[in-house]
Amino acid sequence: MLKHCPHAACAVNSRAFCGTLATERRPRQVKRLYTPGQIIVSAGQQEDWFATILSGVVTLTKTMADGREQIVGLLLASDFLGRPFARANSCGAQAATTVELCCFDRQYFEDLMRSCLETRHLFLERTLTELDAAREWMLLLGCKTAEERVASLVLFMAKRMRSQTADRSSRPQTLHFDLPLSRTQMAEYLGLRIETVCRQIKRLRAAGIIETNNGRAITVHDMGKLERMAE
Amino acid sequence: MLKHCPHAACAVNSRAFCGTLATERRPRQVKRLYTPGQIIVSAGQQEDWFATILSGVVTLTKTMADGREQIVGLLLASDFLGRPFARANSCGAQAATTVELCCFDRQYFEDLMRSCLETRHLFLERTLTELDAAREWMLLLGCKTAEERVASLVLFMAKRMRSQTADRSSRPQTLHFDLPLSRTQMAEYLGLRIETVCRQIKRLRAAGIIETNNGRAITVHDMGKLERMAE
DNA sequence: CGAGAATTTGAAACTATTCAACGACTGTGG
DNA sequence: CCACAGTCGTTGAATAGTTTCAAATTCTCG
Repeated sequence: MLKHCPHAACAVNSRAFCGTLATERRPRQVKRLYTPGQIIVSAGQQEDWFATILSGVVTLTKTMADGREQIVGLLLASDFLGRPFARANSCGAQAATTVELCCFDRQYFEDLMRSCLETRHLFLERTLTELDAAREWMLLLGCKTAEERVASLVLFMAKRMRSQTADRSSRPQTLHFDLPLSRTQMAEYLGLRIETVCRQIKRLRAAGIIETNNGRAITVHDMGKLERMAE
Repeated sequence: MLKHCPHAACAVNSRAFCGTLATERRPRQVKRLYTPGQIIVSAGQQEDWFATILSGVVTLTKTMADGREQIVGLLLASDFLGRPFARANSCGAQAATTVELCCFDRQYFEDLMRSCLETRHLFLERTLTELDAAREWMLLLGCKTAEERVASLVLFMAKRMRSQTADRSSRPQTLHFDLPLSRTQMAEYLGLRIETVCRQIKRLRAAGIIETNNGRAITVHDMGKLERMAE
């Protein structure tokens, strides 16, 4: 089924574009490493490459003229970074954690999109998924209270972590992991101020739903309650 | 160029999918008419058809369990309505004005997407455009003040109307048109309450930027100032 | 003209922000 | 090893902006 399109399978998992592609069909493919906080691409620029996230978390950010910032998307392992068929990126990308990228040539990928049905369909599916995610977040930003927003974000991350890490040793209701975002970044994602995020985390802790240690480590004790708080 | 894909040109304009398609290649294509407020599709359902908007404005809405609503997108003439390759719609669609739809068979369109490069590419481009729009709105919902939000929406609509109507007789700085959304819908789109929208419109009127008559008619006197207020 | 809906306005209440300060953790240099 | 600076996270108090509640006004349409 995939014989015409080796991109469709990948070293990260079956959802990614790069990976198993034979080297002779993958000109200028390179791995890149970014440290937390490092800018990967700036808004308004056009890069000559796209990438698959191999590991780490990337934030997509929009910035207003006076400096206000909004994180409009999170890219995790196996996600696609870049904007094919456009003059410029509509938002900037920054490494939230240590990030490992598998980069490939823009022209090559755009040609592949034209010639390979699977690649094209995979990319379309993903774009539709991202659109759904963006709209879901619009609901959060437009309707939810601070408490619901923070609960939603913690829940979102808990679910992502549960599906990625192998930490299923303990009870399924209890989950321990490191938040990939700083308080500032959480605030920028949730449309809140950092102090508000802190206070709501404190409330979740007081309610016995989570446990934190003034840092990024977090333990979720009651996914059910968390889900209810997130609405 | 388009000989394999008559969908790529359209009666509405060159951006739409339906229209010039010969009838024998367009099984079960029908026009449908909706009145303001009418539900077109409900969230969670799957329809057996897609459509192109021929005229009018459609709102895409997400609803929370307790009834809070957020408009997550606006569909205008020549826009595409539907979600190919998915089990269910992720949001509901409702007619904001009188809406005229050109509906075509789901299976047929999905097959066309597989077989016709132009259709597929057109659809991908549009999905990417919608994603950009959704993220732009996330910036509004997450960062902007009530004043900036209302200014942004009026500006957005003024630009859309300018490109669609033939009202270029008067000075380019002055623009008169009907808002396609009620105050309630504007509030749902902006993540505000209806009273807040009213008060901000009042302020725009007091600042001499717009003129309104307690209804949907609006005159924009100073696009420049409006743009500055929207940031 | 009159009924009902949509819009506008006012005042009080509340949520989240702002401003300010403190505590915890990290890495550097003495 | 400890003192120090710097960053990040937490907490408190006052403030501002938006919401909520209530009511008046305007518009629409039969």
